[in-house]
Amino acid sequence: MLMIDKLSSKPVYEQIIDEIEKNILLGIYPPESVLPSLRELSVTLSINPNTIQKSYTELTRRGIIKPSPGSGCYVSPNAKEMIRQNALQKLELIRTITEELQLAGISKEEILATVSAVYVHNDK
Amino acid sequence: MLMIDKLSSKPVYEQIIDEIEKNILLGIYPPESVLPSLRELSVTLSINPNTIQKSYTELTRRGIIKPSPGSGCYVSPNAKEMIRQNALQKLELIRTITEELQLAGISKEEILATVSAVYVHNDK
DNA sequence: CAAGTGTACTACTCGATATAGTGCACTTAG
DNA sequence: CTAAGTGCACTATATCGAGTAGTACACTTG
Repeated sequence: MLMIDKLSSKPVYEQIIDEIEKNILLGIYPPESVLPSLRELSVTLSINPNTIQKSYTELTRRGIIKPSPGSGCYVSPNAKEMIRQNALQKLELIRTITEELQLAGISKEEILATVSAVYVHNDK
Repeated sequence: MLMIDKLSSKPVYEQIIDEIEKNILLGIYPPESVLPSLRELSVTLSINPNTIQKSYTELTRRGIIKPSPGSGCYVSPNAKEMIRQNALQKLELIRTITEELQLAGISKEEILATVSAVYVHNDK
């Protein structure tokens, strides 16, 4: 089940993308399996079909899912690898923020500790 | 001189904040010194006075500058420390992105390397 | 007093987000 | 073959934040 927070500042269509990617990575949506249809998700999430379609279009552009008009949308065989490729672009964001933090006088150790803490926390 | 890119996706008022903080940290705007007036910056940067005011209001909220109606805006004595305090909140953003990267299968080492590279690069 | 300062206020444009509704071509199950 | 379901395209509308534009007021300074 996808968790969507309509009150969040994060656009709904981005939340849907994140949730679907999450389910793919967790194996809930295995490769080659069929995703919920646009209209089905629209009903269960009480979200306009066009918003769902925007999410699916973006997931298609990223090579994570493959739509088959008349049949449904299917998880790409190499979906997990494509998700990883797209995530790597976020490293650029990390780099930008790090530059700002450095300029503001934040030590490298403080940032490294923050990053490490995330992995330590979820490694148990 | 403040560098503003009106074509950037980053809001102009945020760019102004960043540039002023940068100049304060670099000592170009020393503590207790007076900043360019709203109208002066408006003319030199060809930006609406309200946009400049929005930046100054935010800088005031952060305790980085102190406005003196009728006189001008002055750099706070402890401006650098206030900038550092506000920057620390960006660590939370680092943490959020790190969690997403972890979920996408990005190794901790890749992120740590990205962060370290920024500091190495500017240490020369 | 006059000029310059920060501040407050309203009105407008613009793009992104999201909703709403309709229609079309396709695939699939009966 | 038929009907249902599918992805997809299209237009229209509403909302919100960012930014622009202009005016006015109270204050400080020379």
